[in-house]
Amino acid sequence: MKERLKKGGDRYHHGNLRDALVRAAEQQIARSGDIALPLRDVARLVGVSHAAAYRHFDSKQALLAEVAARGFEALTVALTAGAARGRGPAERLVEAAVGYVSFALEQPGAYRVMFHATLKPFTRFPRLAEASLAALEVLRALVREGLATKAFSGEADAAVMATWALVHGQALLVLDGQLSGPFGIDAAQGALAARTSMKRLLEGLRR
Amino acid sequence: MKERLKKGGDRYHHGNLRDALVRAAEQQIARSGDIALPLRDVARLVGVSHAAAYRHFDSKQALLAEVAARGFEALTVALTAGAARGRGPAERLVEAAVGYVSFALEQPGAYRVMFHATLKPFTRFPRLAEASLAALEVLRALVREGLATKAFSGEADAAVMATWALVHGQALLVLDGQLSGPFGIDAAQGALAARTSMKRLLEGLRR
DNA sequence: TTCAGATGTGACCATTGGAAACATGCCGGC
DNA sequence: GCCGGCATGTTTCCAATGGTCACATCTGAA
Repeated sequence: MKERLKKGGDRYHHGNLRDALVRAAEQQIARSGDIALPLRDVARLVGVSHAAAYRHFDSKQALLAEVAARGFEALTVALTAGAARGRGPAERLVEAAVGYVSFALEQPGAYRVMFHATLKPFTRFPRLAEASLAALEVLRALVREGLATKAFSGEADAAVMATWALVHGQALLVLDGQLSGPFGIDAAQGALAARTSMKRLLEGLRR
Repeated sequence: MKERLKKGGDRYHHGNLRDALVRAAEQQIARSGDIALPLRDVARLVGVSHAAAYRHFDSKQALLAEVAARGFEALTVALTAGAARGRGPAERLVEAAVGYVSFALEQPGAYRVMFHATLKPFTRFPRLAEASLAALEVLRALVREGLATKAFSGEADAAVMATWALVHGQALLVLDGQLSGPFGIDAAQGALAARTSMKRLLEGLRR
């Protein structure tokens, strides 16, 4: 007998606290633009005492690791969906790049946590490590596809790195507002700018 | 009568506390890889009570802003020095990119602070804003030079953004150890990888 | 020499992450 | 049906942190 939350409203047991905490944390970070969120605020948002969180996570870091892991899983989906929009290896890579940056701008809280240094070494969070590699693998596959069909040339690893660096950098510069002053690029135009940049890089990868 | 620190060793007045705090903070962040350094630790490193820091900085953020501002100034120097190593506009831009990533890897503490979201809006730290724009201006000038001499083509802003995104992303991925597992790239090879990536992007910018 | 301003100290405060002891409610075995 | 164990949540507590304040110490200029 689950799912009878409608009635009481204030129940002693939340029912789905782990999930609720992860989502609240993500939203808080998206708002503040900073990892340093008080765990107590997250708990309060969910309507629970801060100590309750420790029934579901060993530490605040573990909660953040969960946010990050889900983020990488969503990123994998976004990359795949993006690639599916493109026709031909080159266009598929470009659209995946656009999907990447769009994801970062749509879920900034998750994206910041995903690449936050304090969550390394990944070894402490196996699910996070796995999710991270899975996302990277999508990019790798797209590059391999391009190389196999002679759409690009050169070394695979180098192409993957260049692509990843470009989209990662573009996403973070937009997220941090670094491009809003000098270039007038905010979150709305970020993905568009990424397409332009990625097309240029792709020209270089072709030969 | 300054500069007589040799004698007493433990003096009530430090003599150059502001500067010492900035440098200690940078080193601590470089070690931990995280902005969240206890101000007390920094003060202890310098041999001073934590409250003393507030004689020189309004807040911990203001101290970090100073670290960041100095970082951007050093980055400007690194970019200029890098560009000077290149012959011709294209090579100059590549070498500036290498200089950029090298700087980030050599001064990781400063680099992390420089792009940390909590220091925005820049408006609160005018010196930081100015230093940041000065560094960007070096990149802009290099791109303009390339366009003027027909070494590259296309729109200037787009080329600057793509370049900046590439080096920023490459620097952060290496710093965060994201490339060490999948690609075996650590700080030592980071700049080399940046050269490879930048050359590829440049091929795309040429046409 | 003196004293006013600059610089450093120790005591204090509210907030934070985390641990511990206690409270509550859900579920399966009788 | 009921009852006891286990998961989940609360209250209370602690040490560390950023920050403030009153007080101590030093420095240099009048």
